[in-house]
Amino acid sequence: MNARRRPAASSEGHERDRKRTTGQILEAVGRVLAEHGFEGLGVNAIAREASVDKVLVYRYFGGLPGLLEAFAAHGDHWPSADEVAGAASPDHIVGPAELGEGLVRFARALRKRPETQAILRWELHEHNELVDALAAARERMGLALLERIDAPKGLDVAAVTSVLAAGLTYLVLRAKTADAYNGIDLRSKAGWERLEDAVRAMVTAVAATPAKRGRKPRVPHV
Amino acid sequence: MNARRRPAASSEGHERDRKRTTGQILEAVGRVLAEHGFEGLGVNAIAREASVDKVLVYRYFGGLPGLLEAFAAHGDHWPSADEVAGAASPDHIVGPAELGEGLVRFARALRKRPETQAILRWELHEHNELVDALAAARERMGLALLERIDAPKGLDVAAVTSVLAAGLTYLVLRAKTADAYNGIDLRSKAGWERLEDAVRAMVTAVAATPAKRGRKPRVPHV
DNA sequence: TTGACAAGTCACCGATCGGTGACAATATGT
DNA sequence: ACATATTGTCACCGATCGGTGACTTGTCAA
Repeated sequence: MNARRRPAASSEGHERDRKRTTGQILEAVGRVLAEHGFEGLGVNAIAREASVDKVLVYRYFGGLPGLLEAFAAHGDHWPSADEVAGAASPDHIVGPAELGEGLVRFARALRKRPETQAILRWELHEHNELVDALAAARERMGLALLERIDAPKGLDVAAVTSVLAAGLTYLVLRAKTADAYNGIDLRSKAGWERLEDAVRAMVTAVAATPAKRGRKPRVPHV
Repeated sequence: MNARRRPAASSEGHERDRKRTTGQILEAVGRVLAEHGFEGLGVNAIAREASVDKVLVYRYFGGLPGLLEAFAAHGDHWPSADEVAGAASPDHIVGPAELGEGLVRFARALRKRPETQAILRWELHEHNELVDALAAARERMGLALLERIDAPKGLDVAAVTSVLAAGLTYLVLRAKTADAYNGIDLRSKAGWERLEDAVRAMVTAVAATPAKRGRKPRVPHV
């Protein structure tokens, strides 16, 4: 047991300002998430990124779960309803064309949010309260948007929208680690325009085609 | 520096059989991957799962990368071309109906392969030689299947197929950690039948609809 | 002025990770 | 029978992780 002093150095930028420090920590969470994903999301890494001692994370947020809870409650982690709805007024019932554009806007918004992408990847791996809360909020928003869609009867709009939104989500996530998918360039504007056109084509085609009602799968289940 | 003996115990099941041991290790990789994902994929965990000393991993495979390479070369980690092509003969050019059924078969095959799902999740996070090799093999197979599709001209089959396959992939991966997506039950047979019907409907509709050629996006890029 | 409390710094703990060197026990060829 | 290489076991290393206790210093009210 020997020396243990020298906290020192108030000459450097480290002022004592709790608000500022907590803000730095919260921002650091987003940065670590975007750069290293959830696997790198530890107290040490966050504190290092925030240029702050890790003990402050425990003092101010009570630990990593509390910090992430605050992070979730704090930020803008999902394309807003307005962002995907576009110019359509909140009460307007939209048709197939607007649905296609909404999906396109959704994909574009998602492509701009690396933090949100990290959260989505996280959701594919783990099952904890934080991730579930974020997913539940999203689920509610998706359902609210779905109700505004004017569906040709006999068409399962929820299923169609889900497959397309899921596809766009997957391709956005995949673009980080892959150049192409099925020969489509995920890094170029041209590649994304092909995908967007495909989505538009499918939405308008399926809305225009008289629904052949057949609920039974054509291939027997195993 | 003191005692260090007692390797002992040849009375237990531990026979000295290299083939058997390497086989145990390779199987353990798949089990760890399926149960704990790639994050839990370490030498310690694999050796523990295989009931084998970890030093054997270094001796027989030269370390974790070598082991994973052997694992990739060894197993059946992807739905085979025949499995997604179904009854269609290898040289047969398929139309829209068979394309829809192929996608459905693809989703069903993927749902049965937790190891493959773990690899796909892994691909969304990391970028290393092993994962790239697996992805490249898949990409080649996907392109080969794509070439067998008879496309109405003006329709971007690759883009349509990509969005749908990506959507099914995402929903399969999501089913592990979520109960529902946009209100669709990802754990029930009924939910998946809805999704399969949606895919079939989109494929047939988009193939039947006269293609309106418009390559420019309807919403200006930002 | 002074004393209490919050803000910030540092050292250390136990657990686990990937990786290695030293050892014992068996099988095999001569 | 004996030497040798292979199979398997164990102890240990350094690094990093989450987490905590002990410390100093600034701030502000009494």
